[in-house]
Amino acid sequence: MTLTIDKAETLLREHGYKITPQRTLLLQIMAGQAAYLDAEEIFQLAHLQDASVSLATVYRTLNLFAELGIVDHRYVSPEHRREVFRLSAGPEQHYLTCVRCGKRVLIHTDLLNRMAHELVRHKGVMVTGACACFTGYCAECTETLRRTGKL
Amino acid sequence: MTLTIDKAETLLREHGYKITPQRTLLLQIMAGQAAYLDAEEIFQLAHLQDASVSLATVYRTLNLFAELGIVDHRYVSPEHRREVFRLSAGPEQHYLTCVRCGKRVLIHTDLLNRMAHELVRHKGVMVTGACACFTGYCAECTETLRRTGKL
DNA sequence: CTACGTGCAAATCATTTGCACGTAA
DNA sequence: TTACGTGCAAATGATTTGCACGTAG
Repeated sequence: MTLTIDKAETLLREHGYKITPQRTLLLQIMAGQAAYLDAEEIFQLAHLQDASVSLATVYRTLNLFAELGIVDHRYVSPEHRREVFRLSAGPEQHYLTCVRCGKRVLIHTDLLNRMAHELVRHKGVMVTGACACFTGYCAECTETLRRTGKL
Repeated sequence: MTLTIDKAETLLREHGYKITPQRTLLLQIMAGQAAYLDAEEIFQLAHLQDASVSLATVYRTLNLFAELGIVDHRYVSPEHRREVFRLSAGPEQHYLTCVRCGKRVLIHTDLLNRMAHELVRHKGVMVTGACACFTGYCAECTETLRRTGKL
């Protein structure tokens, strides 16, 4: 289950950070969103509530949250242009970007967790975070290609 | 097995691209390297052979090679700062970056392939490329933490 | 009160691009 | 010959940072 706002604010206090309106606002925004959002998207949402919030603060706050484990941060698209964030410990999400239609397909699976476990067993390492991005064809495009004999 | 220089040059010709000294040089450099290298590293190696090669050409050439399938390109570190390249179809390689000592551990495994196959079966999609980066503790740091009771 | 947080604008860093010149075919 | 490739320097785009002001505790 996902982190609560209270839990997150406690974490901030425990580490000697202040609770500011900006930090609370970002927590509220993240709590209302299951999906990964990039800094710009989060900035836009924040801007709706409080036009004075700056993009720099959004970046600083997200980085702080990531350090404290309040948010997960990853790259989900193959271009790896923008980093994305969400409250920690939601269900695993990966994306496949379709090279034919450009669609981004959400993939729910615990495959990456299983992969991490295998690494632990075989290599003696400890995996604390992982990120995977897939490129390929979405189900519809795969079907179309198959039907038209292009596959 | 890895692409040969001849095969790569044939691909270039087939697509109407010219064989230039710069393109040949980059192919030679990539052929002598099993590991993923970033554009800057490739540029440095190229510079040793021919001081006139520019970084812009390295980028343009690597992007062209990627388009033609001559090279694989991915991000291997969790910071996703720089893209890395190698000749296509070498054995799968992933990296785990140790958050304690900073070491980058090479991981040989076909787990990502298996993951891709499961996705194909369960979702009807087609996976043509994948990228995974792991964060965690390397074997030594895991051992140390375990010994000192910090884990 | 004062150390920490913020907004703003400028800096950074990987990568891309416009342009005039060079060269493979 | 001539369209394509290159080097150079400037542009881009995401993210970070220096600084002076503002505010949580």
